Amino acid sequence: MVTMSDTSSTHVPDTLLVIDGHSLAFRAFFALPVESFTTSQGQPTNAVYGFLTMLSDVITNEHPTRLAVAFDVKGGTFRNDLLEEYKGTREAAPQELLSQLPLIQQALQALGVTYIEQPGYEGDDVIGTLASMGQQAGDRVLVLSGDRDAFQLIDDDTTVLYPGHHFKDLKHMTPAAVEEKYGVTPAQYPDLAALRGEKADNIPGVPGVGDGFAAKWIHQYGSLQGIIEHADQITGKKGEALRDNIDQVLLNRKVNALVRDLDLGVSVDDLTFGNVDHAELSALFSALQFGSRTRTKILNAFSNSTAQPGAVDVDAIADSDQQLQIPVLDQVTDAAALIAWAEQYLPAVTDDTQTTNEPATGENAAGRMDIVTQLHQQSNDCEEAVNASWTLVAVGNAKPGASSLKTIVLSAQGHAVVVAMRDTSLHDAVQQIISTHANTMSVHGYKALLHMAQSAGLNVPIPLFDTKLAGYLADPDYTGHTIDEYAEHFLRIDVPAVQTQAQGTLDFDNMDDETPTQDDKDLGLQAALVSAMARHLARELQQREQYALLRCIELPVSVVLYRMEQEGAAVDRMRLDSLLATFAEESGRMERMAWDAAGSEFNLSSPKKIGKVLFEDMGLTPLRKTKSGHYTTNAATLTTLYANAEEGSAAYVFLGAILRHRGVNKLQQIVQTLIDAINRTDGHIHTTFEQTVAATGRLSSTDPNLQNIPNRNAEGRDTRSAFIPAEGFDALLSADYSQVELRLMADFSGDEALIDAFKSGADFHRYVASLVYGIPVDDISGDQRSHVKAMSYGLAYGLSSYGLSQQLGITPKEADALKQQYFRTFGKVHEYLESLVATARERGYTETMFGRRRYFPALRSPNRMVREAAERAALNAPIQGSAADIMKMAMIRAERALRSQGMRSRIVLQIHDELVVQLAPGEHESATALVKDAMEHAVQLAVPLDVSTGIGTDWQLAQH
DNA sequence: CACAGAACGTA
DNA sequence: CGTACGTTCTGTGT
Repeated sequence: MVTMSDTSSTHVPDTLLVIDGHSLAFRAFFALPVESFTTSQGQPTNAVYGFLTMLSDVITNEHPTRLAVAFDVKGGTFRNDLLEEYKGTREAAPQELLSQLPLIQQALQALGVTYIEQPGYEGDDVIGTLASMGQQAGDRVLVLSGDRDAFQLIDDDTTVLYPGHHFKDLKHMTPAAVEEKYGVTPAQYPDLAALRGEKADNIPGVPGVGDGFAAKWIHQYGSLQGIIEHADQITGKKGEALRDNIDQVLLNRKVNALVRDLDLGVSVDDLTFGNVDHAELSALFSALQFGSRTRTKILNAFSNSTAQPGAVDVDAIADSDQQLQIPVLDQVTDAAALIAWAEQYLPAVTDDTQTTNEPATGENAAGRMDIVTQLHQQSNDCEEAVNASWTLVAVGNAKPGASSLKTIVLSAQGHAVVVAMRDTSLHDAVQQIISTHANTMSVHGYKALLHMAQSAGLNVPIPLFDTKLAGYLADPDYTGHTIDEYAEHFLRIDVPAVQTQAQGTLDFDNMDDETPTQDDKDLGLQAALVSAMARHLARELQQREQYALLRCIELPVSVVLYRMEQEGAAVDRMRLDSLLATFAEESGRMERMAWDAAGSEFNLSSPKKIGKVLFEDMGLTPLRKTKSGHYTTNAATLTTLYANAEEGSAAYVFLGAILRHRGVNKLQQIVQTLIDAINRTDGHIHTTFEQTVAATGRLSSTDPNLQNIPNRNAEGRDTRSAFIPAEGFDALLSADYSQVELRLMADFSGDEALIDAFKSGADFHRYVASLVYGIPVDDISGDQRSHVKAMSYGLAYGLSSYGLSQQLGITPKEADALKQQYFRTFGKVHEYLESLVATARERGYTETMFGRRRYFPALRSPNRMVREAAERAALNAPIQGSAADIMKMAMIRAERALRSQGMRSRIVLQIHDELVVQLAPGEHESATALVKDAMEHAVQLAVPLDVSTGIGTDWQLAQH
């Protein structure tokens, strides 16, 4: 390690590295393909990546002790005043590059690097000044720049690092190198450049004069001044051209002279670096979706080159982030051999590597701080434990109710075994290994593994680590589908390339045996990828204090979800059939009615054709268009048209029929989907709850989606009557949180008025309305209540006055007045919501009450629409996300309570703020009390968490 | 056969 | 011109 020099007595000369920020970013941007460097949110990162890795390379190779980066400032420089067309042909930097400059500056800030912008001057002038400062201080000076004007700075102690044809190849431009290439000294270089011109900067030189002739003249006459004095002696076309362009050349010379004596307000002693803000840097790297190698490379460069007081030694971190290790495939033919293999390679079983998965247990309500503290305490040593973990990969079908297990791979310490599960002779050995070693096991997608294992009769306890869940916590906006995709995203590796490379190495270690199949090799690689991701993500989670979120929330809730999916939801087939018949009949009637009115038979499901009939055939005036330019024919538009149509007219009948058809057809389709999803074996519907899809932390439901069963009107709600308790159960319980998100806002903001509103126990919206309008509760009209209610619910979405006015059918002015009055009444709520966005903009991410993060790079977008959309999402994320965290905690608590009390009642469905539980006979009251308590006391807030419950023989009847 | 867009269901 | 999802359908392009 190089120690920082003591400024009072320098023995070893310092090395000052000066960087031309814009030119380096520019070169990086055009050198690296933007397609390969873009985050999932669409933020290009190629320039950031190129810049930082180049900087790291230079630091590693050159060991500078001082460092500064110069940037151009927006707006003209003094050169524009001199030369109007200066840089005129240089294309305006593309947006994809411009958007990266702030990111580069953020990274430099986090890395503790000084960067300088000087209004009115170019980065070049700052560089010239810095170089002079370094020279005067006796430093060795390195200038990293893609601009040849920098060559004039070169002397015996000053070298320009200039990117060659390949961005990565830096040429060391010393006095000798300049003379060799151009035939002039560095001091003469500006004269040469003035004669030749600079095409990239749109600076014309003398036509027909290139480096060669320019150098020849400089030699002959000593300098540009000498050439001009003897211009009439130069013969031929070139001499003539020179005489015609003397003014231009002199101007060029004036422009390409670097200013070297700016007042930058810093001294070279200030240009230390390496005081890395690891939290900031880590957040930024995550936002940029940089992989482990990149991070390690950059961190290493900065940690090894300096020894700043307080700088963190990142060697340990870097070491733990090992490179991908391709395992050797071992052949195991019998159970004894498999057990022996496990004993040899799997980590020894210990009691203390496994942290508990009990989030805030206890009879009395645990305070939120207690839980958070507890969560964080459990983060200790996760990295170490995961580094010593082994990996299990399963291949098969994870569809609930139709699962199967084909193959499993066990891998540890550079070895792997592939076990085909078709052969059942190894089952017991596999079970034994999993049972004893689960607490040191890493997997990718525990819930899916549970489904597959279940089909083979295997029991898999909660593993130490899950890379799918961890990846979701690290970057919830990323949605990959395969292990390969996850690895490419999080490790920034090229899996096909690794695969090719692995072909030769992935072999059975015993050469006497048969060679491994391609499948075996692929599986060995899969295990290696999971293992590498586990190490990488464990470090990531530990740094962000999110490890407990994985262990205490996501992993335990995986088990609950697995059981819900495995059990499925029982349905009344007859009821579904009858609903389908009713909806189909009505749908058909409406279709004929619409066709009659239109005078032609066409596909009513085609908005295009509806638009044609309405706005072309019938001559109605379109109210609005979709963004792709088609007629809007959605329900809101058609309803307005319907209201304005003449009663009894063809258009009126047509619109009425279409609207009715749309509604009933949708219901028919939903019922049909449900019928198709009924499992042949048990008659239940097995949805899959996606645990890593919704960016806020919510679950989603697919195949089929049971979280969007109609509920808004009576007709749709009938669909819910088809959901019934399974055999052996005699009722369903529906338990839902009332106004969780609003209650969270009350707690987070600390707004006394809103807190009191919840504590009052009165009709909440009526109570709030009385505060907003300043009139007694009893005098609140229905309109007033519903307006305030809409406002309250719109809060967490960043609702605009316009949106509110649309929803309530009032003028935007009235809506705005309501909004103003609302925020006057609940001032702290307003402040809180604004602070959410402000903090997100500052830190780059939002956080839920349990530390679940979501990154919002778009908050810095120059595009207003994009930026404002990000602001609304950033406002909503911590609120929706905290509600999701709470529900997950509640599910874990409820499931555990039911089991520990020996009850048979079980959770069947989760619909964001509602749990549906099937109740066993005799457990109605007791199970309801347990579930309600688990939900109400999942966390302690400043306001009570209110849960309303209802019991019935079907889902519709259970609703209250 | 894959994809985007429109529409609409939920919290 | 309000957040977060999933599914179905059409129409278009391969």
